[in-house]
Amino acid sequence: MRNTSPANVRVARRGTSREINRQIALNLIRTRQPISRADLARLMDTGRGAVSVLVNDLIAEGRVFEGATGEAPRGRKPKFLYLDSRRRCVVAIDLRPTRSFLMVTDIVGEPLVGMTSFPTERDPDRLVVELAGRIKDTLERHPELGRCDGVGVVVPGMVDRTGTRVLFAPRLGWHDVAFQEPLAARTGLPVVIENAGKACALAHAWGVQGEAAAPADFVFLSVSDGLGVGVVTNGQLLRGRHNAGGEFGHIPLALDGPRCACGVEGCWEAHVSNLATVSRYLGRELDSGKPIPAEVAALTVEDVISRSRQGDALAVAALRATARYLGSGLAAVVNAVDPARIYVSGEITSAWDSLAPIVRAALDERTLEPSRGHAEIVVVPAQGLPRLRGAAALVTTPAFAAPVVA
Amino acid sequence: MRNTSPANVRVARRGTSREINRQIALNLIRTRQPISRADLARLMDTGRGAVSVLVNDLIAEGRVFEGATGEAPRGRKPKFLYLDSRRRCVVAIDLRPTRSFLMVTDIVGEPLVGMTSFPTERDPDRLVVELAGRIKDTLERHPELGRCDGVGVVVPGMVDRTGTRVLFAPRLGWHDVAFQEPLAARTGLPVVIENAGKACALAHAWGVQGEAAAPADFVFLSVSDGLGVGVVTNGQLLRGRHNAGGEFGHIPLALDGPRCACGVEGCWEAHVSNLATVSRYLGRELDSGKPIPAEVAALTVEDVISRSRQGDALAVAALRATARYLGSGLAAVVNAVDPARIYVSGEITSAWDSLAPIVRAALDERTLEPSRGHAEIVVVPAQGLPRLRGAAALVTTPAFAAPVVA
DNA sequence: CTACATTAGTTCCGATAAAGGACAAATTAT
DNA sequence: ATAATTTGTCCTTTATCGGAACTAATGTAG
Repeated sequence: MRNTSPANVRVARRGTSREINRQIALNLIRTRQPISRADLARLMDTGRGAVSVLVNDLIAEGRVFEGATGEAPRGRKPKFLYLDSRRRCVVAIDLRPTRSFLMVTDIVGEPLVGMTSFPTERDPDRLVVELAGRIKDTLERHPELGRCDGVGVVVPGMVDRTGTRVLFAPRLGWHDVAFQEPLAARTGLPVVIENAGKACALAHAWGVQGEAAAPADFVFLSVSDGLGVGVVTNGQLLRGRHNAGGEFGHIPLALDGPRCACGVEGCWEAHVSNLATVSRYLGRELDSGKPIPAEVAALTVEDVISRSRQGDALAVAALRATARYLGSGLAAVVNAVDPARIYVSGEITSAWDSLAPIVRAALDERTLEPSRGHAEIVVVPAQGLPRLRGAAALVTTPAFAAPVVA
Repeated sequence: MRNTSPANVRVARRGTSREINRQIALNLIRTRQPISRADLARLMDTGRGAVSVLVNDLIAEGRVFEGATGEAPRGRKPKFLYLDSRRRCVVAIDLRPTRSFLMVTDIVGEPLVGMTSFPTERDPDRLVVELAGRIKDTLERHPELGRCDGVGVVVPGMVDRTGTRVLFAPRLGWHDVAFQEPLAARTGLPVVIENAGKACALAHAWGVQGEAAAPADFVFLSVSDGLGVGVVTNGQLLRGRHNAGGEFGHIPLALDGPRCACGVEGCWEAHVSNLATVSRYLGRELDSGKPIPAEVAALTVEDVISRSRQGDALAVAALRATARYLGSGLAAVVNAVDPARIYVSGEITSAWDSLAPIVRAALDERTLEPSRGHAEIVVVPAQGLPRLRGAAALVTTPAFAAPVVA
């Protein structure tokens, strides 16, 4: 149930119905392609005539094209419709504390140019110059990509509601940094930046072709250098007043726990990040105040996982502890937002077969009755490149959004 | 930004634009009454002709009526429009663990028949019989109230998404109790039940005349026998998969804290409820497993507050501790949903002048940077009867909801 | 091989609603 | 009294949905 916003009303104009139905048709083509006009009409529960007009409109705009003729058991064969993603692309960038990633995708997030990676330049000004250069290089080296619709950047930190400034990214050492405008100016392209967890949640909320559609209430967890969390409720991303909503990474798990990059102690992130797991394996306490010891930096979670597979008892214990903390923190998330599903991504998911029961047990221990045991946990494998797809989704989804009315 | 729901599309029909604009007009009349057609047209940024048609429609339906002629400095005087709340009423019921409250309001939640209260019958079957009797009595004794649009009931517990069953109400000892249907059958009226915190949040999201409109992201806190929490994000109530979302009352504050009615230890609710404050004042530990000691039951928070005013050091300390816990728990809420405003209601607000700084300090201590210090705390006085108004809102708001499209 | 059934897509007309201009009604200032 | 101003209604124009009729393409029964 939605209220009409008394301050900022959006009256339905003469063309509003058309606009609504055009976006519905476009989204049905996006999610069900290939599809015929007749099938669209059935899905939309309206006449074929009305749909034809909408589709021809979309074709004229270059958003959809008519492709192969389909097969039918009887009667005239349908002409299939496809989303027109030809000669258009999107640049996706995943900024991480030590290493960053760049990929070019089509408008539904499918990779067109394979991922490249490079060490992260932590000075914002120099980073903008480097990124602009890499984007320009990649696009020039692949003229077949066509027009670039924009650049999506995910960052490990909070971004303001207008999407122009990085408010706080402790792991990058950034503090109210203007990032969107400089990069847009240097590249001449539209640039969208967003917190990594929120971007991943957004991508899942919009559904990826072939995969099962995401429910209206879910949580996305990105366990890597930090802990990115994105929350979707009522089918919409939870942003809050300053776009800092859903930041469950910094809820307290233990008041006397390890020191977090954000400054306080005992945050969930400080218990479950890759760095936390590696530190725990090495028997060192994580303290973000000091630089990361070389010994810790040299080892990755993947190393810990492979050692645990080889029977290293310390590695097994470190991973199990992380799993238990993951579940305890998730309990707070489940009580707070009551999600139907929890997506988990990150390097640690490669050991999920052995960790899942531990996470589940810790989760169920502290969840309230109605949702206990009901939140399905789904692993998002790293091969799917969820963060880069999230970055691409930042650019591509606005064109598919439902018009704002009432 | 909203997605079109690929599974359950709502195509714009011929009458959809009209429906949208009719609800906009109705809501503007609700929030700005009295108002002329010409002013409506200006607010909606459309022609007076279009508005006239909508308004005449609403008048014909009996939703709006044309009242007094207004004053204007020059030109023809406008005919004022009002929401038609004549000869219609709503029954609002606030179920609490020990005592319950009943009131009759008009369709915007204004009291028509003063509040009555009675001890709470905890057996659901007998309670339904008693409530139905009281509702019937009240409506028969006041024939001037006219038609009753329905009964809204707020409960201290979780209600399922369909609004028919109380899933879990620890303080009532209820456990998956069918409540809506029996009461509807006995009264012959539409019945809506909802968690008290959610209902209060809903009422505020819809705005009360005269008061400042609520922001799109806010939290409502009802501190009484338990701790009711309602969360609104993007202007919509956070419900989650099982309508158990926003239940921050049971996030852990300390793993070894007092025992909560929900069964686990250290919940926020167990630190800040009225019972917790009274127990703390008496130096007893709260343990929900046992019945409430007579000594505790005899004393109310109001008593503790008045004793603190008289200089009772123990009372002051007990209240200050509650305030500090309130702030600590709020920090988790603020990090999770980043609200622009926090409404606080409950008996303890009568001592807010001295407690506010303590709450604020504890809150700011653990909130993340972008939202730190930015969440405004607003007290909702008990005289405003927020829970009963919430109950009334359950019945009245659906008629004002924006049509679902896309 | 032909007629018919079936399905896809197009075209056209009627109904409905917003957009906007013309106009009458009501009122105040000059 | 006259002009100016504002409200509210009416009517025409334009855009959209809804549905029927029509054309196109294809398979199947006789």
